[in-house]
Amino acid sequence: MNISSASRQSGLPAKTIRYYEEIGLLLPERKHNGYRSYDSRDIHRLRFLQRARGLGFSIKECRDLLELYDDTNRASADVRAMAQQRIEEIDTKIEELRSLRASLSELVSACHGDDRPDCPILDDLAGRKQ
Amino acid sequence: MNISSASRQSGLPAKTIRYYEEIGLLLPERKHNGYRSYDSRDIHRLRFLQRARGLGFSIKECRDLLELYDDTNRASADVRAMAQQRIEEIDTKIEELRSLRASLSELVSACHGDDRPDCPILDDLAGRKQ
DNA sequence: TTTGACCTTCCAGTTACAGTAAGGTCTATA
DNA sequence: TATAGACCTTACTGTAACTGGAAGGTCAAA
Repeated sequence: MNISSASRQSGLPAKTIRYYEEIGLLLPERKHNGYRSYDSRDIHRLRFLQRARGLGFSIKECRDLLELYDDTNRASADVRAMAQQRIEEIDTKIEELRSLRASLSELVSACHGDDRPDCPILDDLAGRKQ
Repeated sequence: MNISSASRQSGLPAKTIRYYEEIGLLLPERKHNGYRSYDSRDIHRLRFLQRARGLGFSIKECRDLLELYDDTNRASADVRAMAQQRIEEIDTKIEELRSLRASLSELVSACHGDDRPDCPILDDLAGRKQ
């Protein structure tokens, strides 16, 4: 299977697939003409990567997950711990965004938003007292 | 004022301050010895940048905001619109993270998390049916 | 005078790709 | 058989917003 088929089947752009190969996440065979050739195992790995990346795991984490995936003796606790950690990172990020949103929202409601030149948002950004 | 004082007063690393200069966000004077010299106007701009970046505005947006800040004839509606847009982006991002979290949370609760090798999280990532 | 804290510029590295160029290969049709 | 067009290859550059490090100049105090 050529790279464009692999792309369709995995949902990853061909560019991304080549990149994943370059950084050693998979090693597809080559045909006589130099074209990459993907088998069903490769497609599985690519789908795996597509999903894991979609869930926000970094490339490094994906590498670790693939290693666990390849290791038939792994403990499921290891994987669970990584997922749990991701959840905590997400919670932190959500909290940061909420707080950010609150600040911006406050600024927006203080702003009359017309064509007068005075602007409480810029004033606040400049650190002036109100 | 030297760059290290400017750093302390603005809360930005010296490296970042030099970078902001390189991309044209401010142009401090130079002393006879080549050292950068920051006046209170520079410090204002740096604080402005520190806050705006902290609120998640991109460098490009910061550049626009600074332009509006410098323009005494601007309409406050312009600034308000930018802040409003930022809020919408934040809302979208929060929603994405929530959905992500839900998926991960589901996976974690399906996982027994002991030292057995079978792992529903990896199974799901690999796209197997349950 | 020398030490150590500053300062300078320049270059490379980071993350996870995307864009583009130059050129080889395959397949179907005229 | 020629050729058009779709597909493939590598290699290089660019992205955002910095961060780290090397090599070397400057300054103030002991």
